Amino acid sequence: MRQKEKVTIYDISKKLNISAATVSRALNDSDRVSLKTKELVLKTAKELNYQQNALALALKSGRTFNVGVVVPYINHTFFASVIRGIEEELEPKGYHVIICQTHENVESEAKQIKTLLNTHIDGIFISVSKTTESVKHIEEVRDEGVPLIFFDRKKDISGVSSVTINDFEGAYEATTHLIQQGYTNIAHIGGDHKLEIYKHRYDGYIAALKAHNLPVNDDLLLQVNSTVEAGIEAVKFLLKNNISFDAIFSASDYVALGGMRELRANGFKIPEDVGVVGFSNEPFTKYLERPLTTVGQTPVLMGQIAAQVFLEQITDVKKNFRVEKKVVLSPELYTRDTSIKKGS
Amino acid sequence: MRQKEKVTIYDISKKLNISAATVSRALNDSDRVSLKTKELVLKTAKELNYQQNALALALKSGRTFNVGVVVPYINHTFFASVIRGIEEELEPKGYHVIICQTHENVESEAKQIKTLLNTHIDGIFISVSKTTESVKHIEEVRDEGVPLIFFDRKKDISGVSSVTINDFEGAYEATTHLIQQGYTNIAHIGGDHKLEIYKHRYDGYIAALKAHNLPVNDDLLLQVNSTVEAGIEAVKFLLKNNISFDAIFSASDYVALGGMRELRANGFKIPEDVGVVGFSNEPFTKYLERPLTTVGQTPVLMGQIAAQVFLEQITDVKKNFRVEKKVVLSPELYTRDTSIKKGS
DNA sequence: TTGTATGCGTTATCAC
DNA sequence: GTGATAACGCATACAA
Repeated sequence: MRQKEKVTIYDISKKLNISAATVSRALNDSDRVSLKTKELVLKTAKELNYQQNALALALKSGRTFNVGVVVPYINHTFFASVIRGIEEELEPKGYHVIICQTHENVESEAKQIKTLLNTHIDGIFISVSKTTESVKHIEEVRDEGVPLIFFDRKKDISGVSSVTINDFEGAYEATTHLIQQGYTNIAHIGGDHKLEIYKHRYDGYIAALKAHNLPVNDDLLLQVNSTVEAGIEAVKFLLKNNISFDAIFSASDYVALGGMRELRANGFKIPEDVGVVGFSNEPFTKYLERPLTTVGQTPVLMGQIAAQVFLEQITDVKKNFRVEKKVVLSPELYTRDTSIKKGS
Repeated sequence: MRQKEKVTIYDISKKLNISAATVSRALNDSDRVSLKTKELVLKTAKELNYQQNALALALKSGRTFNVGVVVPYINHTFFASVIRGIEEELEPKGYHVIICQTHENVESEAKQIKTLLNTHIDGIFISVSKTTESVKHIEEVRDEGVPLIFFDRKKDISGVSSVTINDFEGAYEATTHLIQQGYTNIAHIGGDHKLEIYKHRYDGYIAALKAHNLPVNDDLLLQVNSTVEAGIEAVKFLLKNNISFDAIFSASDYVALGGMRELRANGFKIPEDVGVVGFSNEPFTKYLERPLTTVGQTPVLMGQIAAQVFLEQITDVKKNFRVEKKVVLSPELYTRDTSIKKGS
């Protein structure tokens, strides 16, 4: 039951009475080794069940074939799906994914990045936390020459690539859809504008209103956290203050869900009295008794593309130049029950 | 923008005109070094922004402070939450978590484990795939002396610890709850018995019926995959064959959801005509317009405990003995709307 | 208390 | 084509 002996290239070299260097060359398919010894080495390597020691290789080469992914929470479907996309793309290439969560906390984020750098990861994928304002800890990654890719929640740092979705477009489409369904008094319950994504969703909402000659009413603009409870509170607030509205475009599915609860509790019918559109296409949205219209972000695809950008980047680094690549994915509107005005 | 020079203990030793060995000792707080030089070393280490090279340490010590987690899918809430629990417990101790998903595929599982072992992880946490029958690849982990911990979906392998929930108890309680609500003709839509968890849930259901002197009707026993679609099909099957039932205990929330859809589509009222209980307490269950009664598995706690078992195990290994620890957590029944018979 | 030498497993740079 | 040797950065047995 004790540790099995690890077989090294020396074991092979001894058995074959050749040098370890030759074994190494044979294993790496160098052309400076005879076909005969190459075959011999490969054969005995298999016999002895030789496994290359990744650690020694990493120490020597500086590459670990590990990448780090830093997200606010790993058990949020969106982030878990992005990670899955990254993993699917990178695993066939021999990479491992190390995940870190920040709990929306900058200090934690900085610490995670530091230890990741110390572990000599080959690259970092990050979706910044809500509280991240200073980006010193992120710039350090770039300055150390470690490939860095933002996804979804990015910061503007020169020389860093990113993969995001077009939040403006998503919001614009969602709002336009509500307008086309006949809703004219649309509230927007968004998130903190410190995060670009929420700012862009807000902008898209405003642009859609203006494009359709609808007035912008400040009373209909709220910024809340992305939780069911916040959604309940937001609608309570609107109702309490007698602010009239016939639709809600929410920047979060959770908020939309909470909002719908509160609306129903107050006798409003959805979508007859109030239309509702969320954002993210969280899995639960389509399972609701009255499925929620929402904007999908193709998170798995986002992860896959982020991984591809990373792979391009490491070959670029070898060529000694750095490109800043900004990929913007198109969101997709899932039109479901909560926004279809009957008879329209 | 190029790679920053990494500072090593040699840089410190040169600057201080002492040997690298002394620096190493000072950094490791050895008592075989004078307080004066210790302070000096620590000071210059900070000045030079010295970072220990984890790779070299790993090569030397054999410990990487990385652990692997192998799950069927990382973007399933249950598994993501377990991972989060593991991560929360291990991160403060300096460990990193490497995640791998098998997509319910044994071959993939074997491959993932193999590469994990090759990366010299310090331990492996695993929830086996649905298709895992032979456990050779898992026994190899144990045989290599790498700490191994099963969680949720385990296999019986001697010398391996596990953290699971008491599925029998969860199913027993769920079924008993339905009986107490007045349902007497309870169908059980379960999963493949190759996975212990589904077998145990089945056993718990049967035991509850017998304990309350209710007959076991084979027509009411189905085994399906854990998807919404499978739930729809299952109920369709029951209805088509005129098999009467007044409640469903499902081993999966997804199946329960699909089942409810189909029931409503056929004019059945829930919970008046048919009571429904699911399993897992997936996040969406409580957001449904009519929240679903379900059995919660405390996944975060499961992860935390698995991590604790791991930590115990590595200290045990040092002491040169191995304990097999089986932790069984108690599930929790979340009684919600779908199983409360009106007026009872 | 400190320094020297060696090894962890590999690969790259020399020689031959 | 092949072999000897150094180096990656660290920790430790042994000397001093």
